[in-house]
Amino acid sequence: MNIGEIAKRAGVSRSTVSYALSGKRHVSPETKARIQQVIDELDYRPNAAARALKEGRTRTIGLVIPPPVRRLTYMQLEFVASVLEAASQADLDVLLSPSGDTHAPAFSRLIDGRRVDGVILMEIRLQDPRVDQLRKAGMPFVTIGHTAHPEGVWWVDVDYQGLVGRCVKHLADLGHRDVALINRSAEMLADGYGPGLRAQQGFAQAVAQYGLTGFEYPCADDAPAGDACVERILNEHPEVTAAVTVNESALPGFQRALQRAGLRVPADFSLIGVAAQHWAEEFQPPLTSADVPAVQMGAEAVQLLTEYIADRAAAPKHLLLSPPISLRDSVSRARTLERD
Amino acid sequence: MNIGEIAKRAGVSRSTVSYALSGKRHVSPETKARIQQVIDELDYRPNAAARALKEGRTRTIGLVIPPPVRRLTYMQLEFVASVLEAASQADLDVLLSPSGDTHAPAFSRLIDGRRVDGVILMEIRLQDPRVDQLRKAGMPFVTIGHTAHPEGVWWVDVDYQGLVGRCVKHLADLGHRDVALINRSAEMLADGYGPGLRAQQGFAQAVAQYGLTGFEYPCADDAPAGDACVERILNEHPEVTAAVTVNESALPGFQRALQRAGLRVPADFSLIGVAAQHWAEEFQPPLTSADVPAVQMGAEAVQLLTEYIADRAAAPKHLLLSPPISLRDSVSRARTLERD
DNA sequence: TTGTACGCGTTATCAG
DNA sequence: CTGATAACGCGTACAA
Repeated sequence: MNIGEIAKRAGVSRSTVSYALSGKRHVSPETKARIQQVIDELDYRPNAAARALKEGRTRTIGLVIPPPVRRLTYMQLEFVASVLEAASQADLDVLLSPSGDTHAPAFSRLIDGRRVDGVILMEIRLQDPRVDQLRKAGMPFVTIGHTAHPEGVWWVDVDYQGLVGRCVKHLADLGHRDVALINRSAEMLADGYGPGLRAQQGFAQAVAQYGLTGFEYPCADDAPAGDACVERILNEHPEVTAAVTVNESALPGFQRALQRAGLRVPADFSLIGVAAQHWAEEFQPPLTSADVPAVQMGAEAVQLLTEYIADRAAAPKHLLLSPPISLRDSVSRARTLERD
Repeated sequence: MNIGEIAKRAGVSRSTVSYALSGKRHVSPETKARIQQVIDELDYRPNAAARALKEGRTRTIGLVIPPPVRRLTYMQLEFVASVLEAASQADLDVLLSPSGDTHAPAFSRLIDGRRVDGVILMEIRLQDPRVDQLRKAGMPFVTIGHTAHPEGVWWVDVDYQGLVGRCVKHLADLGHRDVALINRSAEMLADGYGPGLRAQQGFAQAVAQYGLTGFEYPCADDAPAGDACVERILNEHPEVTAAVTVNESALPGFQRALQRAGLRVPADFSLIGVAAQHWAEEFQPPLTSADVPAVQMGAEAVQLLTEYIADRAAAPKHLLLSPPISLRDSVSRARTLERD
């Protein structure tokens, strides 16, 4: 079912059909109606490939997600969902592409084959070769997270450094002196994963600023790792009375380990962090946390990318989100009595 | 960077470049090498739209996921991941499209705009309008789950009916007399969601066959619902000693509710079900369950779709998977003593 | 309102 | 047997 067929049946030329659809030139109401009727009858829709070829754009954006997908955190899943939602609203399709060494061909297809008009890149590293590849290919892109040199790049990020700092401050205000940071995995940190490294910095700075003693614990993104991590903290530093976590996927594990150790939250141990609202509310007791606005981030990323695609010469825009800390029930004053 | 540019720089014609790349005709090694050199230099890749237009296929498949995406179960997430993986291996791209009323335009674009060569449809209903739309458009598709009339349709599914039956049998063998089925949500069942309805049937049949008393409980896909559901079971039917669950997302809630009620698994209450391996192993104690082979399903779905696309006249194939029940630690003999 | 050139890769056909 | 020419797929937009 192509435009020629529609034109023939409506008794007009192909260009008239095209104009009737796009509205870029006036077409008499009668012919327009006749055309529309034929179109409805045959369920005609312009061939995406032909249109893309002519217009030079695909009306599709690429979303590059971290591998392996099945370890996507809830936050990331929410983000993917909101990108899908926002793209759909803007009549854009989304080509989902896993990143990673084994998927390099897929990434190159996306970029060099011009299958998409722009790309949203998740889980960026401080040094990221994909950024260079995208730049070189002249493909518009927005990164989630920012590289070590974010100038000239469009990005959206969460201010992990500031948020972790505020979490530490909150604990300090409540009298905690020995606190732990439960970070993302050691591998990710070694790999130059921004949020992890910035959480590290924010923690170190705040601990120093408020005169606390801080211990950092990297932790893999799953419940068993969270369990083991809390176990280690309690063993190695029993003086720790509170922890800041940026690892939402490990939360169920914390719960188990604390429970097993007979520690109640928050009476015996306070927990605060950065997490998707869902996880924070699911935790028992509900977790005091800065709720990462994943849904907003997805929408903003699509918005930024759309702007960039529309005007490639536009000045890069950034967005550093710093959601407020929602006070729930997982933090209390330190057990000062027991320490005197 | 188009093929003409490459041809010019290599001093040959466009067709020679094309033949050198596709290998559909012999090209002398020297010219081939020269062409390859220019290509490498400029990172040339054929424009996907032009190729799609000419070849009549996009080398892209559509994956239609259930909305809202953020409620994707772990099983579904695993499935998406494996589709991505399998497609990537077959040099296919994946266009992710949310289904649902608000996303109808996106679905139509996919189908009528011929943006994809074929579609994988997740979370199919017994009566599903999308299946009709795909059929009418002549678009190859594979469904995950099967409709009430699955003849002539390509599909991959898990034998929920048989699996639930086997779970019940296992409980019956261990002396349980009063058992519950924790199903998916009432809305999904009302909507004609196949797995839920087939679980229902399998449960009813098996309960009758083994002379047990069965109670069915629909339950939304999240932890709080699971918590509430167990609460209800214990209240309304304290005689129940075991439950079969097909609702993995509610598992964490079961755990909480059972714990709160002071019931230990499996000593006081047995739990068995159908779930992703990940959830089964994460449960405490590890859940005896039929592990849904989501990864295999994704690979099979892509394989089937590829076959279908390659030969549209081929006889439809189906795959009804029936994974074995993995014995873990959540089931024990019924507490017969207390009942006498 | 219509005719037509264009975007770009593929392949049938023709020339060497 | 190698290389070049040209038509084609389909929607868009300029010129007529």
